[in-house]
Amino acid sequence: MKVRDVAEAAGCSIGSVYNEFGDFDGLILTVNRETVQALTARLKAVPADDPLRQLHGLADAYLGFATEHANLLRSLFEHRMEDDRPFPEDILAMVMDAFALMHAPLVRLLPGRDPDDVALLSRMMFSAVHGIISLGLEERMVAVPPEMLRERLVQFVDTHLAGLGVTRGA
Amino acid sequence: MKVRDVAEAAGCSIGSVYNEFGDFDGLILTVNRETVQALTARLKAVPADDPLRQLHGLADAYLGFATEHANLLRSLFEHRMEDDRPFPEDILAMVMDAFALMHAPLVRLLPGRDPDDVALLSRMMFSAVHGIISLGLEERMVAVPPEMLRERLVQFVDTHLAGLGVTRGA
DNA sequence: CTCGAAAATGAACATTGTTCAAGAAGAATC
DNA sequence: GATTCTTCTTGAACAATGTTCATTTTCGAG
Repeated sequence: MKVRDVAEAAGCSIGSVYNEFGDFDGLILTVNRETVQALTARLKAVPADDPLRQLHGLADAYLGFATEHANLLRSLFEHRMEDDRPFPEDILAMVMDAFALMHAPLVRLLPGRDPDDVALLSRMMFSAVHGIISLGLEERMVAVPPEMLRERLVQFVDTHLAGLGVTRGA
Repeated sequence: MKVRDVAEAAGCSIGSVYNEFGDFDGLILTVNRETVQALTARLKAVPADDPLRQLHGLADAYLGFATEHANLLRSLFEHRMEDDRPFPEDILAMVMDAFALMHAPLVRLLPGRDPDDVALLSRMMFSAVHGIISLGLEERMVAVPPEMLRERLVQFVDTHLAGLGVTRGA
């Protein structure tokens, strides 16, 4: 993305882009905000009736979004702020909202466990799924091939839940 | 990294940097090659006696390397080639060599399984561990806090192996 | 010492984020 | 409607950085 391209696409001058977004970071962050909102909307559309099916659905929805908007997700996760400025709080809050959707079903599946432990577990599972998907879609390095990602994500979630003592269909 | 900084650090002219590395991509890729080699050396130092302990050791070694050289690993995994040129084969081969170190113990732990299945499983576990570590060290988004990464990685490997039917100590 | 090939040089160029003085547009007052 | 003040918009100019290439330097062969 280039400032000049944005200006031309918007039919205004370069300076107006700066008036609107402040600087390049502001431009990127605006895009990232929309990305989080679009992702959240997609995750919210996953049925929440059965926690296990919900987890599968969330992983699949995340995969779908990552497949269709690979560059947007990369921008969201890989962009570093200029001059070591802190990452905007409001985006962090939005991401946490989206993440709550993935946390909830795990809480239901692990009722006996310490809540702090479940919180860390869900963070870990999200990071793991994110890693599997993002590396897989890169199609380089040691990744799961994209055409197998979908079925393998189901397997991953099932295997990990089994390791946590959740028996299928329970 | 800037071409001018490299030239100054090497005590030569800008043009000489181009004579040596071709272009900016060539410069980055040279660094990435050294990164893979350093990582491989570190992973090879992990004892291979017990497969379970080896897996834990490999995850821990990866975490250590990622902690000490976060920027190098990011360059290796996030750098995109200019003009959609293909990723260099020799780096891919070096990464595969490093990956073989992680694949081997999984094969020993899952002797009955289909080799293709184990190959995909190990790719998935690597991608998962990579995701947990890279997001965790970013310290933003939904990540496992860095100070907990070490113990949580042990838990992750154990949990996933348990889900695969590997009983501890067997 | 001379010549030619090879290597090194850095000025100049292209791209891109950024600034800001000048101008245009609009709002407020008379 | 005219004047003045405020706000917004503009794009030329600047800074940083990757890239090129004619020129210069180096250096070995004859």
